[in-house]
Amino acid sequence: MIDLAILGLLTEQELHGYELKKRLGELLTSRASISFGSLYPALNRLEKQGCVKAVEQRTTPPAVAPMSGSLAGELAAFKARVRGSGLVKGTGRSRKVYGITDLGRTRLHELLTSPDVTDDREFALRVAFARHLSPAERLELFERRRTELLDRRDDLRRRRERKTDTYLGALRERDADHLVHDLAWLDRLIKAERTLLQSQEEPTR
Amino acid sequence: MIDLAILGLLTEQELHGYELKKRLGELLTSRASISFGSLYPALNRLEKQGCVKAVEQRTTPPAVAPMSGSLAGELAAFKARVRGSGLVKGTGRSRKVYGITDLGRTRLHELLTSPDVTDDREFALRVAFARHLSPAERLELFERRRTELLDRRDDLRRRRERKTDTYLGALRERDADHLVHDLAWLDRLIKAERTLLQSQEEPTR
DNA sequence: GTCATCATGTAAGCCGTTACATGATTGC
DNA sequence: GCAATCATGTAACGGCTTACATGATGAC
Repeated sequence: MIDLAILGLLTEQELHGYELKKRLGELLTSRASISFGSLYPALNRLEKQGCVKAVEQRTTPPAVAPMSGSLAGELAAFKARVRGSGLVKGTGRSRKVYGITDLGRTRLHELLTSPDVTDDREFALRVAFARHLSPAERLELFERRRTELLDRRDDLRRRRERKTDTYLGALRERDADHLVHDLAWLDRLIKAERTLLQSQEEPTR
Repeated sequence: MIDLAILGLLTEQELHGYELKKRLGELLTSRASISFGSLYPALNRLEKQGCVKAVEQRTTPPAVAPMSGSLAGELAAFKARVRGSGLVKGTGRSRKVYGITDLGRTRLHELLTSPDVTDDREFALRVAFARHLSPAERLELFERRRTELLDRRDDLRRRRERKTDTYLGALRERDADHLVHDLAWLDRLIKAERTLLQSQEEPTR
């Protein structure tokens, strides 16, 4: 979970832990950000594994720098850049900027394509980083999810056949509704991916 | 979480651990049942707290006994009943049937009405056991949830204003859709509860 | 000079899981 | 007699949280 999120974000841009946490908060739904207490150990672990590495802080702005929201943040980042590498290598205590390695990219790809049954949150993360997959891989991801949702729908139907309490019934109704909409949403994604695949194949004829 | 589920189920009927686990599996969405490794310790803890107590196994069938699904299960239960209390108090190792206590009922009520922010799964459990609440308490539960969902919707809108990647965008679209439907569902529940409250008040005029 | 924010980390604990151990009963 | 199911538990571990500790920098 956390590895997927970290590697996904670092693929796009080098970041230090604190900033990473902010991005994580934006990425995940509604202030469900992860805590420092799990982020920093995870970063150290990933560094030991060789999936990420601490990079030199450049004096040049970090590539794209898409003016990421808060002005204050941008300003702080600029100033940090100015004081820059001297401090980092000097007194030691400052920000530690991480970048992804080739091994990390391989690992990310594994995490995105692993056929293991995943929970809803992990599926959401996979979709969030789906641009790092090929159309065919995305299609597989979506279709596996589709199968899973169909199973759940059948399961739910079986439950609803047995009579239940009013409120439990209302809950099941809501679940069924979510499932229907999720399936429709998935079907749209699948369709889009199929046309994308075809348009890729056609030019080679 | 687990306490809420256990106490909720035991309010309706005395059960032993193994059966409790099966019921839990039926209650929660799609085979997300909890494991024995957390169920049994939880039962022991609740017993120590005085929220549940091991009851004598009666030779009479346990009240309603709604022919709970599997024939095999029903048969086994019958036979267990026949050999009955002798074994339970004798060699010790057999089934341990738990019932809820007054303290347990109080605790359940606390768990159902506590104003602490709860996650989606706990909200679902609260709804599942909502029949143990008064109409006014249910209304409060639903309206607190409604506020929470409105917050999430605003949050989501703010996120969607900033341009995002296609797949992240699709994800947000899905989230927004779920929120809209959840809110409509909640509004139906709230409306139903309001009319129920009124119909309760009117006869006293 | 002190407060807020940025920044990194450790320690303790919670809540759950899987894997393991044990044993009774029943169907074949 | 042996496998399957019913039934209860313990031990180890996983992943995440909160609380705590530390320290730099910038704003006022």
